[in-house]
Amino acid sequence: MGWKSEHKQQTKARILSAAGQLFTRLGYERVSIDDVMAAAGLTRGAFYAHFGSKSELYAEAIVTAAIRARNLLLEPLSESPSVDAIAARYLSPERARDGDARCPLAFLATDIHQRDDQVRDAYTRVLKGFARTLAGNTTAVELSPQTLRQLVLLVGGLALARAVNDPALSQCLLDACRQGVNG
Amino acid sequence: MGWKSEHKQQTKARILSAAGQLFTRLGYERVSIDDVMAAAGLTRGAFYAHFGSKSELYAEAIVTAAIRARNLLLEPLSESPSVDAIAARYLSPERARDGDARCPLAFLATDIHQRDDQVRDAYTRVLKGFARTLAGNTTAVELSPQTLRQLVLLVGGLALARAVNDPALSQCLLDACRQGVNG
DNA sequence: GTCTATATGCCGATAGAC
DNA sequence: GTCTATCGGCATATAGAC
Repeated sequence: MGWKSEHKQQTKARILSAAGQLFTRLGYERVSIDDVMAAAGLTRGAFYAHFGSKSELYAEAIVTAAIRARNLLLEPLSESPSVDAIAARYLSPERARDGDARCPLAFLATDIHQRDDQVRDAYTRVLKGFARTLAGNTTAVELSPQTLRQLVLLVGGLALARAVNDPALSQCLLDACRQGVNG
Repeated sequence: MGWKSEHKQQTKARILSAAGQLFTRLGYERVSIDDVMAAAGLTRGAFYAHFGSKSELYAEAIVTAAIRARNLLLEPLSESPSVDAIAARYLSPERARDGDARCPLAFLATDIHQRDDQVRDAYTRVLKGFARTLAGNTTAVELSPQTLRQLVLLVGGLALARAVNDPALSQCLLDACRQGVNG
């Protein structure tokens, strides 16, 4: 079973990529399995050959979207980027509007509590990973209060800047949070 | 039209109260008009005598829930409470779990971007009101960066603490944000 | 204004042909 | 593995009796 299973993995990856972007942009309920499969160039019937349920897809898609967002975020930065450098990119105005590199941590934050443990576990793991990136990938097990505050200023700040219907306030929120991470 | 219209207003208030609590706890999509009307002791058919659509109900319910949460939050505090005092109550562990006084600003933050302008306007207005409370109800028109950071630490911190599936991390987030507001 | 009944549409999941 | 077709359920919104 050489190519066959490899081709299946590629198909699954295509579904996950489409799902990651759709879910991050629109949330769980506004995206149907039809939407995801159509975006992946397939039809609904093929879905259950790869995933057991929509919720299972969601959990995996969050991880996929987070990896993608993380790569796009850190790509132009140094190998051990400062929190300032991360914040400057993470809190840029394009991200609050519907930029290309949407962060599922910020855009799905309040959606997670409504889902099952599988989804919540995935989100929690990804959030911890981002916190460790902010902490400079130290080997320390504990996350410092300062790192957690920076995490909240980034993720929470981006989420609120996106929610708000007032561009000026949105910009002020991003600026204030960026400044707070630096200080 | 003395009592009649007054009785209608009371009925509408009962619907809004039920909707505010249900929406804040479960989000827009997981609450049906049936659920709201049943919680208000009515049936579905009566709904459209009071509201034009589910979205219109949502916008008004956010304001209702915010007023209720605000009253419960500030009730035992002094007339001009410090941000520290507000934060200590706002970021208490019961709120991150499903306490009684749920804050729609935190619990619905990422839900808002998917709705129409009516809803987003309501959310934005309520968020600005909370920011002004943090600023001590000054007459200043502008919100300072520090106030906005405190706002993000409170609302964003509570949202993330609720999302996460790890009680220890949840507690650390609340503590770190409370400490950050004070400092 | 409130009720019951219904029109209409969408979604998740399954069955069976190829 | 992927397709088409369909089951069963639930949602918003409307119509008409009282």
